Amino acid sequence: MEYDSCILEPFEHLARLTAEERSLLAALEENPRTYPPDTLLNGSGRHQKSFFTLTRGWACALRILPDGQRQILDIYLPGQIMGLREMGHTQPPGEFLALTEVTACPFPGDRLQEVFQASPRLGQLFFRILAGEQSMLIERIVNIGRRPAAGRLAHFLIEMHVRLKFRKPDFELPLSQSVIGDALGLSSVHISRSLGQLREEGLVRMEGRRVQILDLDGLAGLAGFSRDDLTAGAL
Amino acid sequence: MEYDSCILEPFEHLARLTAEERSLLAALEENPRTYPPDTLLNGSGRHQKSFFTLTRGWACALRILPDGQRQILDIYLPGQIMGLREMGHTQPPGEFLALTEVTACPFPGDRLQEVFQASPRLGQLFFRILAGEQSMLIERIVNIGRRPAAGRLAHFLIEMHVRLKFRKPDFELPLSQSVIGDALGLSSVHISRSLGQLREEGLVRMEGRRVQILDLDGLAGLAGFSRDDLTAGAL
DNA sequence: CGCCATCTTGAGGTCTATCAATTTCAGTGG
DNA sequence: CCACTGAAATTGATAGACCTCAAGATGGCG
Repeated sequence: MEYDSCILEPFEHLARLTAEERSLLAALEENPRTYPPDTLLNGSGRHQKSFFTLTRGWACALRILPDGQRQILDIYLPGQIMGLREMGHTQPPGEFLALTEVTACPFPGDRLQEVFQASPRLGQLFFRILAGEQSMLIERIVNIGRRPAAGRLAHFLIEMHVRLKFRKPDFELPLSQSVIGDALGLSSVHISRSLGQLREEGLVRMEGRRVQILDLDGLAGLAGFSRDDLTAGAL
Repeated sequence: MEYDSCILEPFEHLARLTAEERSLLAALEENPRTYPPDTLLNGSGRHQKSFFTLTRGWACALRILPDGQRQILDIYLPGQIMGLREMGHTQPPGEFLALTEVTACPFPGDRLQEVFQASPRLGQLFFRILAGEQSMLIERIVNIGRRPAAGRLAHFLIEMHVRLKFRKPDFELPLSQSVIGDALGLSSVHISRSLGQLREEGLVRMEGRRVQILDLDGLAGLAGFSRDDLTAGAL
């Protein structure tokens, strides 16, 4: 269980950091806590708005509608900061749910302000990271708004594949079909059917929670973009 | 036709600006151009990535899928900056479409970098503005993912009403039903039917492109949030 | 007055949700 | 080692939401 500074990774990916910048960022993950799967993360009890850096496991932001439906807004992987978009907003804090066992480090919003003060350049990097997240949200809107179920799934699988850095054609996807459905605006039953369809067409293979991509181009075609778009759009 | 510094407004709304900060921002809208309705805005011909400040009229960001479908990603009102999320990204620039006749000021991405350098505090404000936009995108994902057509429309009308600052219960909405459909992931035909439904239920009245909200609470109920959520979530 | 885009309305078909029954599978205790 | 359990996944049947196609109605504008 290494709690190595995951948070640095996305920043290092954008620019070379000074020692001071690193320690500023590292300070954000000095309070690791472990949460079991299916837990709502709220900042150490008090109702004050709280942010989290995620250092291990999968989590998501979600919204629950009055009629009980869920919409998952965002899926977080280690290294991401949860709550960035609430900076300087008085709105009710978003809800975060641990999808697996998770290690996350809560910190108060003021801390971010301090970082911004101390290092304007880090502020710029935060801006770019937020902009990157926004691009992902845009993709998700296109996906949910204009693609049929199979296409949505194809797009979702590819997005996950890309976000996991193309490691290998197969990867662990610790998400129930119900969670995937709530992320894509579909019912869990229909996820099952659509996955079956992708399997029949020989595009993916799934055993348990492992996904194996057999035909990336086929998936991309279903999702409605070319292989070029893939390499361009990293996290 | 006053091209008054619309861009300052959202910033002034967040913090008191110094004279220097104002002139930095104002420099972003020193190159006004007029575009007729239905024009694609691309930065003065060259393929270089370009941003725009919008000073008059309505515009949107959109994506066109390989099969010809459109998804409108964002609707811009005067004072907004178009393209913020592309900062520091190498992706293909987004497409912007003038929905009415429009006055917009293109400027190169480097200019933003300069602003960030010159005033870290402005950088923070940009960050908060981007965070606010992200909140709107989140709402849109919930809307498209989990609400039936009538609810989506209700939500959309309320969002517009709020963004137009609650001026009056009626306002100008210079959008064709086809545009609304492409923003909500619905067909234009279904927009027509759903609007008819809202009318029959006495929630709104529409003549031409004027919208009159007759029952805000009723609309909010359909959209699935309470009146409280309304006052909280401003632009 | 006539033209064109936009909106409306109808009919039929497709996609997805819902409900419910069954199967799978990992975890648990006998 | 095997039966028991509960969550998750699969499968079938039906209903509902939305789309598409196509034919009128409406309304601004030349």
